[in-house]
Amino acid sequence: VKLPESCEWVLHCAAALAQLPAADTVSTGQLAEHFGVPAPYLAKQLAHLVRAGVLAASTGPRGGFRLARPAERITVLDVVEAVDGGTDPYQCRELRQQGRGAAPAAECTEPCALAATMRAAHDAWRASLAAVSLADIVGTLPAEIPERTRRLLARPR
Amino acid sequence: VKLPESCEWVLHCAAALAQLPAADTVSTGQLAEHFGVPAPYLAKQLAHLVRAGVLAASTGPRGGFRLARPAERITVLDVVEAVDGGTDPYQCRELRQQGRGAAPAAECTEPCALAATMRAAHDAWRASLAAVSLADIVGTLPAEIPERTRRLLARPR
DNA sequence: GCAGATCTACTCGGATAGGTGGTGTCCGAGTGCCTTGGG
DNA sequence: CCCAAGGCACTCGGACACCACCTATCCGAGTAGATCTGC
Repeated sequence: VKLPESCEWVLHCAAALAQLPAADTVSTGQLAEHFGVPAPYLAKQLAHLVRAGVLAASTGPRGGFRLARPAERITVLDVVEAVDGGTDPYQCRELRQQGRGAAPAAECTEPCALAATMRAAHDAWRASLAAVSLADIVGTLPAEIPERTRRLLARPR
Repeated sequence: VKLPESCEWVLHCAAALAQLPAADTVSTGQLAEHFGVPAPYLAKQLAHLVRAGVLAASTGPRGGFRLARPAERITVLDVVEAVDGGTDPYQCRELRQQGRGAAPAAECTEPCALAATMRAAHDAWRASLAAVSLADIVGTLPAEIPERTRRLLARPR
């Protein structure tokens, strides 16, 4: 079980966008400097979020990224699965039906008990993340943080 | 989020050992043939389980692996974390304190809200896996399965 | 027949190469803003 | 002074190398059991 490091980047980017007025757009370069991460790769990950429908992108001057929905309707799970792919980390390859000890198909009508257990755990993980929205995250921050974020990410001109 | 494929191997191996009399030992070669997986690499993973205290290994003829504790006291989480390392998949690198938008340390006395959310989800995942023991897994299998397992993994001689 | 030492064969454990996916970087296509010229 | 067309600078999106981790494999150290010999 291991999440890409870029997952943290996009989570913080999404949280930062949630602290701004909904219509504001921020470019990749601004976000990259704000967090001290390489800009081109960050752009790649943000593109994944756009494809997943979490962010919206605008081109041209004063273009950039903004949230595709109100922050209340974007969960942490949406962001994480957008960058990670959302596939179950445990892939059951029906090991019980392979090798010398292969069980006949007649005894495998029910899903593998191990796979079911792993699946249930993954569902619990997803439910835990789906219960927290970006608005909830912003709500827990002390008031100074969003204020500075708004000031630093305000577009020059 | 992605688990190694070998995780499934060791889970099935541990489940198979749980179906045998507690004192029986099974060698790597037998388990590898039983499941149709490469033997040397499987040995490496089983060694991880030994280091984690889940399995016990015996050398010499009629040596091999057996459960280190009764199956009721070994949870699926024990096996998964033994092979995976048990580190939190989300590593908070305090991104909020880096880059141009770095927050002063005085405002970072509380843990990052994102990290706390991810941590809570990971805890939910762990709790879900810790609630299922190997004995529970064996209990859900139809009676024919453990019977065949015992017959096929019985040691020649 | 029995005990002891030896010998063998089987076991695990760590050190060693190769492939796949995340990490980091670059350049091109597209678009909205600003400028500038004319009416 | 107002409007429209052109240029331009800035933006995202996809294609290209690099590195770490998982996968796969080998050989060596150690030990329990079986054997063989002597009493």
